[in-house]
Amino acid sequence: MTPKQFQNAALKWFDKQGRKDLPWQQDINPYRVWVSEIMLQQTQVTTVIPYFERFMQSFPTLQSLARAPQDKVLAHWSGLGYYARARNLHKCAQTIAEEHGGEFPRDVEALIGLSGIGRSTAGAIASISMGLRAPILDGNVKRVLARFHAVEGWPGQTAVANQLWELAETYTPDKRVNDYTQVMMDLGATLCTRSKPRCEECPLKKSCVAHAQGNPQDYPGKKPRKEKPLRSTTLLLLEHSGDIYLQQRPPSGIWGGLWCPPESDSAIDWLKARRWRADEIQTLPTLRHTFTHFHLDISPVWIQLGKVPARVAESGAGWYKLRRLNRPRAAQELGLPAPIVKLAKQLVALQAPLLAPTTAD
DNA sequence: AAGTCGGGGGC
DNA sequence: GCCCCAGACTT
Repeated sequence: MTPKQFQNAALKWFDKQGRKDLPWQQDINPYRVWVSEIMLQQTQVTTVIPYFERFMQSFPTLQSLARAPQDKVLAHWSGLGYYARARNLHKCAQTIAEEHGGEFPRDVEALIGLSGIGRSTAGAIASISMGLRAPILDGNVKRVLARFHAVEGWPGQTAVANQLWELAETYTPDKRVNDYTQVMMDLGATLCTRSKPRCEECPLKKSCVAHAQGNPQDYPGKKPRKEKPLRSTTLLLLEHSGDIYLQQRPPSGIWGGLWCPPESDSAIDWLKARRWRADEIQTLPTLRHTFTHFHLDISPVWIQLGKVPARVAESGAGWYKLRRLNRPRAAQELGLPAPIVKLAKQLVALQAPLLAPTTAD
């Protein structure tokens, strides 16, 4: 099958079966495509949709995003994960506003030079929103191409990735690159799925090597497994008359820039250092949260405070209504990590009888 | 080349 | 439970 035949078969299928109603496929422009591509990195479509809608409501243009405080941008990302994406997104918006006259550069290499935009995302922006001939190689395309040519090995290996990029480059057409890019992702997402691929419906099955072999599920090769180490931490849930104390985490690292209860090995020492007195200290059941590369056992300690001197907040910290954290949109308002939201829910349920009922809330 | 960065969906 | 997802960045 020549590249031309490959493209024609794929595009024909796109006209009949391709997805055309996703939110970022409406009112297409570089800004909307860019935001969607960043959100979609390592994140499934159904998860992204509500985030994308809210984000566009609040930041309808690149200029509005560039002018927004980082806190507000992070709050809109809360629950999506990989928060460096949000920080890079914000930084990128400011770079474009200040150094590119507010317009996306119409050039793949220049796009790659921007924060958070790599080779694949640059290709997606350039092809979908600008019509430039540029290949992409996301998880979907990797799977389709690896199966079509029975490319052995795990795409995390440089040699394998290079082969796949070469193929992606070969098949990318001069015309209708926007539809082509979209259809490659559609095929990977709807037919050429990781498990139970629907090969019979695929427009490429006649020349697909893995299909001929009868083992499409063996491609692409799997990532070599590694045991996840276990880490543990203690979170201090400091409560004072219905308020809980939260600190903003450092800008990089786990949950960078998000709000979280203080972390400390010793609640006693932490309180001593601030001369805060606890009325009651209670250890709560440990909960496990698993990240990509390690397990985290979180031991929450519930500390009811007596008098807090002037209720002073250090910089980058503050008191928040515990009940507020239990509201549906709390994470989006404050910028909280998902497990903290879960913890807060448990806490409110557990301590509800002890908290003074409020009339206004 | 390997490690760092989340959270959720599917099985 | 495990694996993966419209990956990029740092070490």
